[in-house]
Amino acid sequence: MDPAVARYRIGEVAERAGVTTRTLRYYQELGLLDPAGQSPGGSRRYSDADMARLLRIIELRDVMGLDLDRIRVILSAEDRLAQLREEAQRVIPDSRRREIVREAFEINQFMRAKVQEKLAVLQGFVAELDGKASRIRAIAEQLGVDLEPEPVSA
Amino acid sequence: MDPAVARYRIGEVAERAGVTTRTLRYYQELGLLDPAGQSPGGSRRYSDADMARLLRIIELRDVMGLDLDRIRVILSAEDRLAQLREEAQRVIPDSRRREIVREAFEINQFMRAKVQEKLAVLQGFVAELDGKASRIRAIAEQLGVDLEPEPVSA
DNA sequence: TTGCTCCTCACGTCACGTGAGGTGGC
DNA sequence: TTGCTCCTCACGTCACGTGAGGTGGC
Repeated sequence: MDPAVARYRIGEVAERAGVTTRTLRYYQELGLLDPAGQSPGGSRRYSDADMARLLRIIELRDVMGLDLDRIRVILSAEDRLAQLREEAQRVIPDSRRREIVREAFEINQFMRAKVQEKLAVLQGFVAELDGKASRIRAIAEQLGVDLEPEPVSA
Repeated sequence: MDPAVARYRIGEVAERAGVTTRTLRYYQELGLLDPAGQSPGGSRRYSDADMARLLRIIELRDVMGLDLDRIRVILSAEDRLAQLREEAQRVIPDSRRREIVREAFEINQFMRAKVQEKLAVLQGFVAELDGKASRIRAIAEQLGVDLEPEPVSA
């Protein structure tokens, strides 16, 4: 239940995330994702927090199309913000806190703009595909071809 | 005005599409995009049809996240369908025509499903980002930080 | 003890990036 | 003739893929 307990083996984590073990070892090599622990024999053990971080990396990679270096920057900004929330460290000077918050906000706005852009492109894409589909159906009818039952309304 | 006239130089095409000339030469090497002509001196000349094809390749690459081999398959299916529309070649037997139409429809449905998936993920992403943004704003207010004017409602 | 999973090299691949060194066209 | 753009190698890079050969854990 503790998200910091290192309980998962690399193969299990890889399968759940839809990547290979090679990818996990590569992310560790880059310092993007260090497994929380290891077995006595030296094999990697991942925690729930590691799993969540991996899914975040994959999301940023696949959905946002970012390279691993940019992902590293975003993750470390998020890490710093998360630390701010765990109020414990009042040691941080206010000027630094303000900087962290501003950075987090900037990244957030940047990402939102990019996602909106992608959404617009994809919506255009759907419309284009639907137009094509109906043209294909017209040709199919002429040829007497029976296509799939009906268009699935999503 | 003829879309088949080879009038653009590689640098012009690259800039308009937002890629490098290296990318264009690479696509030619793969047989994905052959320039319609060349200058007497041997430099590449691209037509409007080439330009459209390039934009299509980039769209499939960036928006759909497909590799160049899958893109080749999709483009050749689209090429075959376009040929069907130029009714000229009645030489093609009806069985072949039916096959082409079915293939085009299958690709269309596959792509539509993938795009819908991506749309759903991106919409979730926007919601997530907005949630984060409001949490960041709360912290900013506590710290007396002045962030950007206001959230842009899209 | 037998599988299955894990480990570390290390070379291969895809989609280009990035010069080096040289030629073409308004 | 002078820039600017184009050309062809060819090696480099990023994000892994894919064995080779060996060790660990229920």
